[in-house]
Amino acid sequence: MKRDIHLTVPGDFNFWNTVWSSGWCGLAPFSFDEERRALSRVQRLASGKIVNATMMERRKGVLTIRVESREELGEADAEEVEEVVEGCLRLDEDLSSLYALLGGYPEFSWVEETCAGRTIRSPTVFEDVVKTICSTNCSWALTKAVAGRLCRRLGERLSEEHYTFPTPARMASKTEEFVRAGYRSPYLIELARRVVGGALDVEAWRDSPLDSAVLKREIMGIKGVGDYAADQILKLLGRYDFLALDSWLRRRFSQIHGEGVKGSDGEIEGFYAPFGRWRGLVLWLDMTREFQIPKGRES
DNA sequence: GCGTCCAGGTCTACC
DNA sequence: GGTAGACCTGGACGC
Repeated sequence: MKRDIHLTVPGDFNFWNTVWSSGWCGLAPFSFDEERRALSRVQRLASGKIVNATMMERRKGVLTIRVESREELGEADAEEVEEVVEGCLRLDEDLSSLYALLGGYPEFSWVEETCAGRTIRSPTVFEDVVKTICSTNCSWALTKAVAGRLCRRLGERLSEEHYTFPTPARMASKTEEFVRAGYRSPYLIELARRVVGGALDVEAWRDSPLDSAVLKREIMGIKGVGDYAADQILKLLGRYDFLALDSWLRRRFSQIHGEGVKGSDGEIEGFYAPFGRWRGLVLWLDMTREFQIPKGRES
C-alpha cells in the first residue's frame, strides 16, 4: 500500500541541507538516496503498522512523504507519520536568534542564506542515545554497521532490507552476545533496562527545565556516555551550549583555522565562545561548511 | 593471507 | 583530580 502525504514546511527550511548536515541520515533505520535527494525511515506506528516513509522536496515549501506499508493506512497513521517527520527534521526549531547573531559575522552570512542550521535527529531520545554510544571510539563505518545490525537483529521487519529501530523493551530482553556492539553491548542493555524499568526517563530530556550543565551531568550518568557523547546528545536535544569535540572536529579545526597545527581544546572553546548558547552549532556549521548546499541548488 | 594500527571515547584502577 | 591501560569491532595498510 502506498500513500502520499504533503507537508508544508517553514520558509527557512532547507530539506537537503538538513538531511546532509550530519551522518545521522546514514544510520539505520534512516537511509538516503543522494541522486534522488530522498531521505527514508522505517517506523513502527502506534497502530502496530510498520511503514517506510520516504521524504522528498519536489517543490519548494512542500515536503512529499511517500508512505509504504503492507497494510491500509488510516488518517491517524498519516498524522503520526507527519509528527515523526516534523520531529526528525526539527521543523519547529526556531533559528531566528542564531541568524540574528550571525548577522554580525560576515564570514557566517552563508548560514542564513542557505537556511542552514537544522540537523536530523531520531523520533526518540532513546534511539539518539544508543546511536551516540555506538559512535564512540570507532570509525563511522563501524557505527553504521552496528546501527544496521541492531535494527536487523532487534527491530521489526517490514521487508528484507527494512527494519525498525529496536524498542527499549526488545533491547532489554537480549543478551550482550545478541546485541553484538562490542564492549558497548552491556552499556546499551543497561540503558534499555533502566528505561523499561522506569528508573530513567530519557524522553523527558527534550522538555527538561534543567540548565544544560545540570542536564549534562544527568546524561553522563549513563554508562558509556562521557564528555563528548553527553555534548552530542545535548545537541540532539536542541541545546548547543557545549562543543562535542571529537577527534574529527579537532583535526578539522586545525586544518581550517590552525594551518594544520593542532590547537588545544581551550583554544577551540575560546574561538567559539562569542557565539554563546549557539557555539556548539556554529562550530559544527563552520566545520561542515563545504558540505552545505548553496541556496538555489536545492530542488 | 596475516598482523598491526587506529578510528567521530569511556571506564576503572591506581596514584 | 589526574592519568595509564584496557576495551569490541572492522577497515586500511604494509609485508
